[in-house]
Amino acid sequence: MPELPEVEVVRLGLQPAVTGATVTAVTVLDERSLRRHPGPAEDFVDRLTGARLAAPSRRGKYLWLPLKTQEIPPENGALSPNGPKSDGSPAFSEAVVVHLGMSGQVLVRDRDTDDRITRIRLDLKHPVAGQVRLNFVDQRIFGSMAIDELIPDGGGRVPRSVAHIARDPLDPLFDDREFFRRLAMRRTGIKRALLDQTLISGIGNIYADEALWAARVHYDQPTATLSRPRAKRLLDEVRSVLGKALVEGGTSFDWQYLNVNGEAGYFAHSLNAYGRQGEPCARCGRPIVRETFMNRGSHFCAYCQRVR
DNA sequence: CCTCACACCTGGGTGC
DNA sequence: TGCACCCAGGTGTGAG
Repeated sequence: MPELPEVEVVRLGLQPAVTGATVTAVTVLDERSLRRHPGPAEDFVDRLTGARLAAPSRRGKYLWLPLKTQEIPPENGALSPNGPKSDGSPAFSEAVVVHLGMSGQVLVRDRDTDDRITRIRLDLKHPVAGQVRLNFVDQRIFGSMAIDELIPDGGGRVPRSVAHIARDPLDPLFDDREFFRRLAMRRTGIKRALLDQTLISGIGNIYADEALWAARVHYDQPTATLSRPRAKRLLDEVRSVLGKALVEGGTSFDWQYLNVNGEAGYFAHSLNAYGRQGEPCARCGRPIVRETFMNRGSHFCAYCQRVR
């Protein structure tokens, strides 16, 4: 379900509860949610239990919590508590990578609180928040948790499994010109390109349809024929729709997208195309059409959005 | 290298 | 009630 705004809402919600917390217990209720973890469930549990968590990061729809394995406290008068471990490996060289897939949620709960369809449970002890529980809930199990190595990337560090993901358009280091250049090189339709996370990340089916509607671009407009001004306009609309959705707390149609506190976002009220088939276009009044494209729905105004 | 179809999954809603 | 069928916000993989 979740696209960039929803994942960012989760990241913001996790921040106060996990930053500086120590993992006291890990319970894997369904090993399929560890599909992307390189190793058995016991390995995931062992490496995570006792680890200390740093502030959550995100790229596109991927979220990760850097972790530092619990050190054996040195003799009295410890030196550099935040320095490298005694074996010389840097602190926070690994992270728990979370991807919500189509239906994942991370719920921050009081200790002992359970949720339906919880696949993985992390019990934490936070210096301020006290005992908290993170329930990773995922109906369809397209999401996952995994421990992965952090590798250098553009001045920062990202999990190895996330390195192929492009920066998202809200990232200050997103390179507009490079995006336009690569877009023009493609031999495909614009919606396919917007959904390609190695070209631009964070956009999914809802926000692709919304941005295309706002920019009056047909979903199958060949990228190579999209003029630079239209491409710029489209990127502006992508940023606009993602930004507005983030402020509104994301798009919630049902219980499947909720923030870490179990609350819904409000952006569903602001949708102009997605899920509005048969309803009038907010610009021209003609009905919004739904077509199957890439095994999913594409919603657009057949009058305002034409290939040209 | 690029592009695209497909597999991977569960459960909620709808219509008969 | 039961049941078949359709729908769902994503991504890695491998064929061409």
